[in-house]
Amino acid sequence: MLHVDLDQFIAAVEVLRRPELAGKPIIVGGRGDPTERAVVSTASYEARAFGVGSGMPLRVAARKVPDAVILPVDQEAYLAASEEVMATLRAQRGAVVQVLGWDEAFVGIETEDPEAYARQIQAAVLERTRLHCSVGIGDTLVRAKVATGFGKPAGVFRLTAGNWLDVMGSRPTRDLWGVGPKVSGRLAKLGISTVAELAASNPQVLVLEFGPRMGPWYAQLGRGDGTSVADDTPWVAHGHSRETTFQRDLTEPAQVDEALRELTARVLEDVAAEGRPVVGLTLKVRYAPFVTKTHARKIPDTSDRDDILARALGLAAEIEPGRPIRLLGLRAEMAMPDDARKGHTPTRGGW
DNA sequence: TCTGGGGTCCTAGGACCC
DNA sequence: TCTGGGGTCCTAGGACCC
Repeated sequence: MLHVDLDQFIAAVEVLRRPELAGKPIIVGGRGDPTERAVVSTASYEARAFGVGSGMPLRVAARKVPDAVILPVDQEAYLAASEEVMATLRAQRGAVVQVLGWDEAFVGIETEDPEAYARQIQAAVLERTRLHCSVGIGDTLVRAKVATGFGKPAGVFRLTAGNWLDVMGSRPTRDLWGVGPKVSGRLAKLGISTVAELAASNPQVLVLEFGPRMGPWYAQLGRGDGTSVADDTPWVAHGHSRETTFQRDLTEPAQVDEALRELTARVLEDVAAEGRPVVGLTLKVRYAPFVTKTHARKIPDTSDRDDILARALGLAAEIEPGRPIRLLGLRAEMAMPDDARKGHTPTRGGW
């Protein structure tokens, strides 16, 4: 099992079309204007050296790196580059490619010499796309994914049941894929701080804390165990959503309605491309500065745009009056085809 | 310093049914 | 007067990932 991850993907794509940027601190985010409300999508390694990372407010990032080149997000360019990369992976003999995002994928492969295969993939990707990638090798998806981090940049690293605890055992649980700040905090309260402690923990205790699915899942994560099969079943979206953050908070209901009409139109474009009816709507409202509320409604299957818009506006009637609104989001849940997989391993936005 | 935009899945609690 | 036990569906909220 291999996991392939492009190095500083977005920044690297920008350098490809502007070679003079090579070696400079590059920050990509929002519309490229550090005075606007936006966050960093990716920073080049040179910018990361100043402490800039994904998710950081653009304003803050710009202040940390006075000489930074700040660029707007260009999704089409990244998507095109991504498709080239994935096509290269799929062209490898015997490869089962499971895409995880723009810049990473699992590659299932039977081979006697995974290191050589990994180097071969790196060379193929570089030749076709001029992009560098790191490769993790593992006997499970989790171990391969975690291994990639040790290979960066442009390297190869291998994690198996044999060396998992040697390499990961003393590290904080936060370093695991799927353990964030909240869960690592709750684990710490149970006396579980390291990966080794999680691997050796009592499953019953975890079930009590995290529930019947997540409890066992975290215990397994600590051991690096899990499936070792890449799944290249074409991905079927459960829904589509659009969000927009206002540069100035909205206060008037008429402004909210107008914004919601726009959002609905954009969401429905994506939904129409899928050709499946809408079965639910969720309206997300962030009140300034940082309180998020959602209003969800199951609806009778429909593809009628006017009907959907009317229902979206109906949800907006639940917005608390008189509070400044910073963000609005609308998600349309779509009917799933009968053969779409469901109830698989919890991964939260991953595979 | 002040927090994007696109997703996925899990859990809790209430309503309702038999 | 005291009130089971199991199941499903729905909404809201949380957590995480890229």
